[in-house]
Amino acid sequence: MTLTKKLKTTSMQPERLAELVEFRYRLRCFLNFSEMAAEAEGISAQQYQLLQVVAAAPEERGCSITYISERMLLRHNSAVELVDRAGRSGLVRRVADEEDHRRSLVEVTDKGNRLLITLVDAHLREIDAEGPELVRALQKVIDSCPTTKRNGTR
Amino acid sequence: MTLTKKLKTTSMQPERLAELVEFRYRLRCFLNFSEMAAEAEGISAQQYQLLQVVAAAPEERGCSITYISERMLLRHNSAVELVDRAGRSGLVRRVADEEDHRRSLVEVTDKGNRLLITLVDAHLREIDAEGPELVRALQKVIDSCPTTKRNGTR
DNA sequence: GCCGTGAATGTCGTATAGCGATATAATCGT
DNA sequence: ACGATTATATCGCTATACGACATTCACGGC
Repeated sequence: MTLTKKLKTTSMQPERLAELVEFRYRLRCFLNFSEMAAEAEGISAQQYQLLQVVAAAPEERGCSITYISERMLLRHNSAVELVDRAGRSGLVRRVADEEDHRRSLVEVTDKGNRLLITLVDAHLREIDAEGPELVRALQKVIDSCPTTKRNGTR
Repeated sequence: MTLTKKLKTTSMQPERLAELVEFRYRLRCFLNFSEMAAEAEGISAQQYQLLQVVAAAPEERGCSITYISERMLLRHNSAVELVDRAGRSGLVRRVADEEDHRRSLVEVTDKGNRLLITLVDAHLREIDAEGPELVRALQKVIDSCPTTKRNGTR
């Protein structure tokens, strides 16, 4: 047995690792599906996410670049560029915010809305099919975590 | 009410969308944590995934490039490049497969193993903390999918 | 009402990672 | 022995995120 394997078996619980790997694999499969589904409609996965975020943004405040960057965990300039690209593809459009001239609000176009509907539908079907396995894999990881908290709440 | 909004409310169920968005946001947070945790140890998220996959590979067959590309859903050449970079960072090493001279097997180095242990631990703690919310968000999407299958299994 | 501070967006150059196309080497079946 | 297939590697390209910087605007103290 090599030194590496000895370290592996002594310092790390192989089952925890296996559970994590399984979870990440399922996650990857889902993200891969999302990527493929989006590209089948001619857009990137990020653009699909953008459509989701903009369409689901709170009605009253409107959807600003900053809001997008927060919800997508991007730097604001990356959000700007994402909106630029999505705008060039006709998925969204910028409109000036009348109340705050620093902000530019983002709206989903009809084309973007059509694509969004199609993709949301495809994702719902995928999650319906593969979601339970993903839940199971994640739950397995959670269950084997010996938290002090869980003793009290159960 | 604009045409866009009318389309939105008629063709798409806003609640489904909100559930999907919530799920993706939680997912994003987890992936972001993973990214940050890995980079705090000086490696990329993909390199951490690589360490996981290699360490969890079946003992007998060894860990080939093809195996890595399958488990990480990458093209084989991307796997080659990932292993190259990880090798340059001293996380893994290539060893020749004695039985099949086309294959080159990948092993985790001691350094890689140490980082892996640290990161697995960090991820377990994160999943322990945030996992339940992720499960809840995903379950919500699943539950609102009207599958024919679910009627029978419940 | 003016001005300084900070917020919101935009621009530009850079770095990275994945991919397609292509190349090379080794195995396998017949 | 050799054609087909498998496994890995190389190269050029592209897309996208980021840091650093720039610009425009809002707001509060005076």
